[in-house]
Amino acid sequence: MPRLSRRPRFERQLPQVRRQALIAATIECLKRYGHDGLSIRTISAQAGVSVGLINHHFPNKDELIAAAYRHFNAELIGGMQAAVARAPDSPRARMRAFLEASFSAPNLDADVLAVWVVFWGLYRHSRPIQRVQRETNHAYVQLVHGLLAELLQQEPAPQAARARRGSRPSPEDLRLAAIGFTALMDGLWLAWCLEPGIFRPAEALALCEEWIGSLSRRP
Amino acid sequence: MPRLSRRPRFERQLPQVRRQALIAATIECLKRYGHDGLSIRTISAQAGVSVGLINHHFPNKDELIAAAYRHFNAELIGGMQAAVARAPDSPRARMRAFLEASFSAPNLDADVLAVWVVFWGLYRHSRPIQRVQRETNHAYVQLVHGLLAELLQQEPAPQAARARRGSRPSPEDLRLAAIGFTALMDGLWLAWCLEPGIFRPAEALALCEEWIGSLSRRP
DNA sequence: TGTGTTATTGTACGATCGTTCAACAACGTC
DNA sequence: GACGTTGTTGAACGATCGTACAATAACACA
Repeated sequence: MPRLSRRPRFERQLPQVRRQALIAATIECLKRYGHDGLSIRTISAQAGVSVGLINHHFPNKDELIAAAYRHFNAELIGGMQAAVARAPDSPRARMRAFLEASFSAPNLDADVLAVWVVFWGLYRHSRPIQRVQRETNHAYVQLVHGLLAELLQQEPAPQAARARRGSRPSPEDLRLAAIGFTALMDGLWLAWCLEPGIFRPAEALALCEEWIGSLSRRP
Repeated sequence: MPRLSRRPRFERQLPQVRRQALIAATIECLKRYGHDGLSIRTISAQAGVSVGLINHHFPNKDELIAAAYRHFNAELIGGMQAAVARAPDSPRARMRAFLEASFSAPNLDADVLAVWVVFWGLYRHSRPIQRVQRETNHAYVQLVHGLLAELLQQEPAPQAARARRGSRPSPEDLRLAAIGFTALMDGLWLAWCLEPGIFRPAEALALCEEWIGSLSRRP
């Protein structure tokens, strides 16, 4: 029996294209329904495909979720690196660009936090998620550490502090500074996403810069 | 047909006792299996009771989870309040007791983080969880804010800073200080739970106290 | 010792889960 | 226009989910 309609019932896509669409649908479902959104039927409905297609492009559900986690991580880190690359070529400007990117859209978003939180909840019991985390986290740590290092080593510090001791912080100081700085940033980001009304993004940015400044003022 | 064994097949418990046992089993399952541990059968097995008992003591699964969340919150806040109450009666000692409680067992624990993360993941889509959060969070915020306020208002600040301006920070300064302080603390706690090898709890404590100290040194 | 209350059991039900797989059909190639 | 490749469909499977409910039995009390 011949088909009456001209319209094909579905469109074939290159595997690479379809995989990206499924990953995007997964993240969208996470934003909308949280952990409960991570079902094959919910995701395939969101992507507008049949239930069977996911297992054609991914070996199983866990690998799809891990791929979504990788994409999510890559987007974040890529955006940060791009923001820093666009900034004027001074340590201070680069750090400011990084902070501005951290405390503005698309990163500063309750939806984004909701997605992160579900991924974190899976981390302990999903090998694929652990693998992705191990592979992607390094670039972010490197970026933050580098920004902080160049800022603390090159910035013209207040004369008093500069005169009091050597101009370069010890590696030990730098390590603790990086730990405290990332903690403050992550904490502020988290707090804003949980309750956006409490403070303005600009205030978070100011707190971070002030903290960096206080590193040079230490007794 | 008479029973042959003397041992009763089960022990009746007061509803209040059984409810507590079910709540404890829920948290234990969360620690062991993450979000997947939140199934009626897993929890009832952990508690050593039949599947039907949960719905005798709780109207449904969501309410059991919310009760577990309430218990988890109350334990944390209660422990903090007790630690502060045990401390010598000086703002500095009270703050130190609070920080020591924050950065030691039982709070500083990857298991504890794993439980928190699952609860956070449920927050957006579970009314009962939202209700508990609204009811319990206030006490914690009050505690932190109070500790910081008495410390910044009463502590004998370095003479230089004290001489430069009035001794009491403005309410606006206090507000931002509390935001930054809790963010730093939460961020450090999070970072340690994720990768305990990176720094020692004492270093986190020192970073927090140093940050507080820097509040008095601001230009 | 008998009786009433109710905490507890365990089966059953319908829904939904992840995955499999045979059949179908879109589309590049000849 | 016929053919081959393969992206895609959708029914089916067994497992597990949360909940309901009638039957059971533990224990307090008369």
